[in-house]
Amino acid sequence: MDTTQRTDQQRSADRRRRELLEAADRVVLRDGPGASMNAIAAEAGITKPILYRHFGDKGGLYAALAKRHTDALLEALRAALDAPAERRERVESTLDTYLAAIEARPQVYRFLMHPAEGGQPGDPGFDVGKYSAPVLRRMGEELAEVIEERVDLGPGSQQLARVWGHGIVGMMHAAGDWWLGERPCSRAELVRSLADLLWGRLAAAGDRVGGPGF
Amino acid sequence: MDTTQRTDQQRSADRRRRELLEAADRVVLRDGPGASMNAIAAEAGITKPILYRHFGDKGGLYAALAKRHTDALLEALRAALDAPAERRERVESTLDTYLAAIEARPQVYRFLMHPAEGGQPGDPGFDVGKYSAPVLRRMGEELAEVIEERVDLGPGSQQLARVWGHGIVGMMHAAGDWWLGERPCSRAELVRSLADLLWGRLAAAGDRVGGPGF
DNA sequence: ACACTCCAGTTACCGCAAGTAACAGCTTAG
DNA sequence: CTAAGCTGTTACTTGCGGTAACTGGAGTGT
Repeated sequence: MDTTQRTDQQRSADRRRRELLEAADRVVLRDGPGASMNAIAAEAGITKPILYRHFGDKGGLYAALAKRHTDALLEALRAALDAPAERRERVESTLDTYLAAIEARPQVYRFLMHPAEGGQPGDPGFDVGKYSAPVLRRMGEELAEVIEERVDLGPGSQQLARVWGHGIVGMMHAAGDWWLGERPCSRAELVRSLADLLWGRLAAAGDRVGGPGF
Repeated sequence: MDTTQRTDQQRSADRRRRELLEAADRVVLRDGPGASMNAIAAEAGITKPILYRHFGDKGGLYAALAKRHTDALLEALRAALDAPAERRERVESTLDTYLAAIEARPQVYRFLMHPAEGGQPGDPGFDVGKYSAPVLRRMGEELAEVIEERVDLGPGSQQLARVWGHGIVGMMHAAGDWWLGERPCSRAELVRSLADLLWGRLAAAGDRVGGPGF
């Protein structure tokens, strides 16, 4: 008896929560990450305290929002990562998936990674520093697991895989961030360049001779 | 006439500026990056408006502070990068320099990269998103220059070097960040692992057979 | 039918930090 | 002696995050 009631209530609460998140999403994507709680509440057609009842504080709202997008991204990445293909191909397709995602929805990306970018001066925006790191961490751990699971690294493989997981994710992230800002080349070229880096082309390349200053 | 006067004034203004930056540094390192302008002013023995006269706004103060540390770090990295040694050795020593720096002064590091970490909830902290990216960008560009200058990459070398510069910096940064948080291994091991990654060990490793689920 | 309890929702407020205006003293030039 | 031009102050505004306390309506027990 109470259970069904509670379920009903919880259902409606969950629906509400989803609506609120979607409203927040819209506002954040429109106004940039500096969107105020008031603005988000207004977009949802309600007022601040309700947001606080649902999400505790601004961090909670942000975390929920970030989780949505992060989960979606991670799912896409997992698909590319787990494909039954040669390793280089998997690596390239994972890189490409990530870059395609940030290319397709740069607003979302900037919100997740560089939250305080669109606001007016003095606009603190979300305390995203606390949440953007977890996004990258999750990706790094995930990648580490896949590496450890599928690549034979000999002794100490677990630690090595984790280092590599986080390192590769960071490489992808930083290169993608730079690329998104400057667009110096096509996505495919970027993917190839990064894969080449991971494939040891740096080690294989020769020293340059007769450079300037020598 | 006016010039000498101006020079004098500018000199004293510069000294003042440096004092203020040092005070800000102390406060930020003590109270975390959520330090308020009031607190910084108090530490410097003055009041807010003076800070604003010198730095315009909080972002200006932060930028100046970040520049100090970034310049110092970049100088150290340049030394390692320009050393007359084998490439692998240079890479390892650069990685180690960076990691040693963030290990020695994690507060500074966290301030530069994850500013909103130490504050109370609701404490907006510096809008560091706007400044931490430039730090990494500068490192990436710098590294790209060195790569382009010293490594023979064939056609398209300039773009490739830039991709790699930003990618490697991102790898270093993300791995360092994770490592600083969890300390899963010694610095030397981390350096070795990352260098191994850059040296193509990922490509060279064999597929793992008989993993779980297969 | 009536009181009682929930609960979404509201208004009105607090605290606090960024940033600014207006004023006060000191030093120096004319 | 006065007029700039400093550095420094106090006291304020604005705007955000967050909360307390009230309001109105939907279901429920008697």
